[in-house]
Amino acid sequence: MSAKPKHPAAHAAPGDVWFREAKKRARSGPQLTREKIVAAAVDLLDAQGVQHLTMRNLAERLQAHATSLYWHVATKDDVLDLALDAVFAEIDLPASHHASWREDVVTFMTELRRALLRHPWAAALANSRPLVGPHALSRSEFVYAALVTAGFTGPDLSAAAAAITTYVTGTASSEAVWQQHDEAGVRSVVHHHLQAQQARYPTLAGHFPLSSDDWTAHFTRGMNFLLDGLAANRPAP
Amino acid sequence: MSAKPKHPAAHAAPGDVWFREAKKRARSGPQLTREKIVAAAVDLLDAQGVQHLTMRNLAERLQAHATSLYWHVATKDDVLDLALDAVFAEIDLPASHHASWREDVVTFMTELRRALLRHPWAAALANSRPLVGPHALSRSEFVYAALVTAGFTGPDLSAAAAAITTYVTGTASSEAVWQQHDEAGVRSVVHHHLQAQQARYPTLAGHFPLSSDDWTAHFTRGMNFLLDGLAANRPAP
DNA sequence: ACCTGAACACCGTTCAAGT
DNA sequence: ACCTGAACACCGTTCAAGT
Repeated sequence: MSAKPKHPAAHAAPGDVWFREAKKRARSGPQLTREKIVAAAVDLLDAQGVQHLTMRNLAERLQAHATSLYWHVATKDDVLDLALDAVFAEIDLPASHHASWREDVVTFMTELRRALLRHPWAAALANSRPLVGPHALSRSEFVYAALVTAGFTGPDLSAAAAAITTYVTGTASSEAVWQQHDEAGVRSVVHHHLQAQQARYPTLAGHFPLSSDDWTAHFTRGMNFLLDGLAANRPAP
Repeated sequence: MSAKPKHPAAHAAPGDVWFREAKKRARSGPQLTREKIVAAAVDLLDAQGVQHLTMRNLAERLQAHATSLYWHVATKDDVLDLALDAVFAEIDLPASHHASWREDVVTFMTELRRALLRHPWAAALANSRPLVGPHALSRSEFVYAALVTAGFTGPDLSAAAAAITTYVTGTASSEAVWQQHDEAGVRSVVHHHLQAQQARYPTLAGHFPLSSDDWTAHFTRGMNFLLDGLAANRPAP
């Protein structure tokens, strides 16, 4: 790929090989780092999905051997945790807060959703492990701050924060899953099944959405239901 | 294990072997069925978790060979889909509806949560695939019916149903995950991290719940936030 | 300190062969 | 119709050995 010959010192004067090698080593550092591994993992997950993230595939992308990764991470699960936190790092939040707590929460939810959908593997992962990486925590900080200024404290505060995060990760996961599984095909199969079994599904047969082409509007509706509920339960100041 | 000898017909009179064998075959049918496989999968998942569900382990539980399972299911993913729908089958809902739509929805959410927590592997699975098995659909029918009597239609109806289901699967998944990962230990590590980095996490440091020993109360709070929001958005009759 | 190579104990799935 | 056996192309991880 690069123009680097296999034996770079083949025609060098005797003696200076050592000097050059030493400088190169010192300047370039290790060729594998945790950061490079995580970046490669995110790329691989984006391109091929979670089933193709194997230590061997990941190593190949980094022109290294699978076993070398274990110097930098303890397990494959570590890689997944780090990759997920890297997605949280992409969430772009304003440095200062709005006057309106609700606007802040909307910003958080919208940005979290956007980041998760950029990486369709991420939402399902977010639902299946504690979100306690540094970037996940710093985004949590933002929501907690907004909710505290809204007046929430104690168990109400954490229930509100959990409901907000869960709503976003859950809907993003659904959306990603449907989109990865031939949404139109599955919907039409389900639709026909429901029509054929109207006795079992009297309501669903009439109301199951045959196409959900506007996932964003769907997300926003549910978000507003939740936010209206939070607003109604906001303690008086 | 059983007292059955290896050669059951060894001392039988000549001729009657055939008769007995034929009757046995006809009476007992195939020793592997989809139902048996699914039941064994649920048992295995309950006992050992999702990482130990392999086709070989599953077959062993059924005293069969891994490759035999493929006569009854196409892939391991099929097994997971079937096992998850079996969990939905456990959800016990009243045959008729309450006068109050809200009470119906609470019943649904509570029962869904209970079923998911009985099988700690189930909630994460529910978040990562379309819930279109027959039992999942019949439980959906119940919520849709309650929401339709509440007055919801069209996009609001499906957004409300999705928010309800997502809230339950998401919170159940969190709960199961925390409980599987040494909750107290992780919480205390996170707590110390937050204390040490108060500058980065000014709000979280003061409000991160150090113990969440009442998950049910936590669930109920969030549920009421959502239901209050739905009530507020219910169209006038 | 960091990387490699060989090895262990597994995987899901296919397919020809048996009954 | 249903089950077995052998086989393929993989896995995550450990650990002694190299540099």
